Amino acid sequence: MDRRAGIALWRQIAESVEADIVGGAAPPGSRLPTEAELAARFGVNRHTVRRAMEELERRSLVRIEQGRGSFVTEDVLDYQIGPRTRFSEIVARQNREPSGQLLRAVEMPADDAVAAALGVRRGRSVYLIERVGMVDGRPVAVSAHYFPAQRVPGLLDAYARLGSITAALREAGVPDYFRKTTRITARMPTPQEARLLRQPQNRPLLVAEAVNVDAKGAVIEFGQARYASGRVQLVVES
Amino acid sequence: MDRRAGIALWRQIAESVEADIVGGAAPPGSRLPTEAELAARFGVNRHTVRRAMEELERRSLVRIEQGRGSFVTEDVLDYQIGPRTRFSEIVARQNREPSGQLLRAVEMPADDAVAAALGVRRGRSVYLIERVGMVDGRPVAVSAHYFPAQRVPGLLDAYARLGSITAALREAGVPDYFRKTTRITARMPTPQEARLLRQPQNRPLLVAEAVNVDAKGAVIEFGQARYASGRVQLVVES
DNA sequence: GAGCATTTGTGCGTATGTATG
DNA sequence: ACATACATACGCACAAATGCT
Repeated sequence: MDRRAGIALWRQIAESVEADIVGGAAPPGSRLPTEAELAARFGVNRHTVRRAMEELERRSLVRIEQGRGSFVTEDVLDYQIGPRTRFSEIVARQNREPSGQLLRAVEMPADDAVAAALGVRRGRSVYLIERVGMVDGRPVAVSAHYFPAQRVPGLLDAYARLGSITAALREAGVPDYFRKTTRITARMPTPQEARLLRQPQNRPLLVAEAVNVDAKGAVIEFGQARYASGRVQLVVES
Repeated sequence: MDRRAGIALWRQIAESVEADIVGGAAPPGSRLPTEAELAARFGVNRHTVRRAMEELERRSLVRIEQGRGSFVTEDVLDYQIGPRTRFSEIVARQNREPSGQLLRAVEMPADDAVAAALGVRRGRSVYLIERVGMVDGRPVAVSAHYFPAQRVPGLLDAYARLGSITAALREAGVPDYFRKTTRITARMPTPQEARLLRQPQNRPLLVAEAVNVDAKGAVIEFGQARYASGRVQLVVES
């Protein structure tokens, strides 16, 4: 550290850590040394290191988690929302590897919210598929998908065989479907959601509720996706 | 409370509180009695009251805040994102009263992120307008708007006089503009943001970054809006 | 900043009612 | 009649967030 360079020490430290990150010495997702370690290495007070880390966090190069440490920011997935929003297509388009893990697939009566979204009466039978969406093996979303059972008979069996909602819908008589509206909110995760997404409980979720319709405009699916906010960015082109 | 009605106590309590809400005795935004008070009034344990309140929160009838109390949910603003996204128009269309409060309007050099979004070189002069957007007198968003100074001369003066970005842009030679892309993320608020939005620090923000272009497709504005997540819902129609 | 009161959040142990086999 | 499982309800203690002095 050069104390007479006319450049504040914290800037020099920030540049040094940034060099480690862009140079690849500190890969995305990895943990950086603790603030105390950095302070010792650079021969400065921990306050000075903190000033540098704050700058890096402001520029989204690192993510600081109280009690855990500082981590190099991972690449964020651009999740484009449009008429033909398909998880696997969106992920594949960015040269990443989509996968999924089924949580449950059941038949159940519709509660108020689901009934309103699907346009059926409360208590009518709906299929629910819950899954975790993953990119390159890392979980990025927990999603619940509701379908009017009457409209897509045998969907659950088809899904169990095919492992894809789009393919299962095709077998159940829905060759294609389109996203009509998406409503986006944010909230804190439940302990279960945090566990499934392997993220700390104090980081928020992006919640996107979508209504999908078939070619004739009939509602075919109501989906609720919860994204780990640091790993996904919803993109709207208009 | 009827302990032999065959209906769980917590359900009876939830129904009672719900009646107060839909009946108007507890208006939107008002604080409900503390859990201890309700437990005493109904002659049950606080856990039982909590079970009832959890149900009401799950149904979005109330919002529970640690250390503060429980509050009747206010109406959420549907904020529609499309090519012509204008704060005041969106609010007015829902029969609500838009207003705003200027935080600062300054000229400054572009940092990396702003320069990249506006498509200018780092360090070029940009105008920054920061404001709080309000609906019916309640803050719902803090937004920062960046403009390439060269492209919209005199914008700050015009904004100071007119109090509207759309009107100020018109005077500065941009008769109309359109939103090209929006990127949506979520994060926790800084203490300052929480204060400006008058929301607790443990509730997340919805962050929408937008690029606006003029009729010829040239980038005219880069906007970053931070919405109080409980008061706004972003809506995408496709 | 420290200290304090208020309020919600969490965990654990226990008891009871209800439905099922 | 009995065993089991599950949801309901209670009691107590402490953690965590907020707001105030």
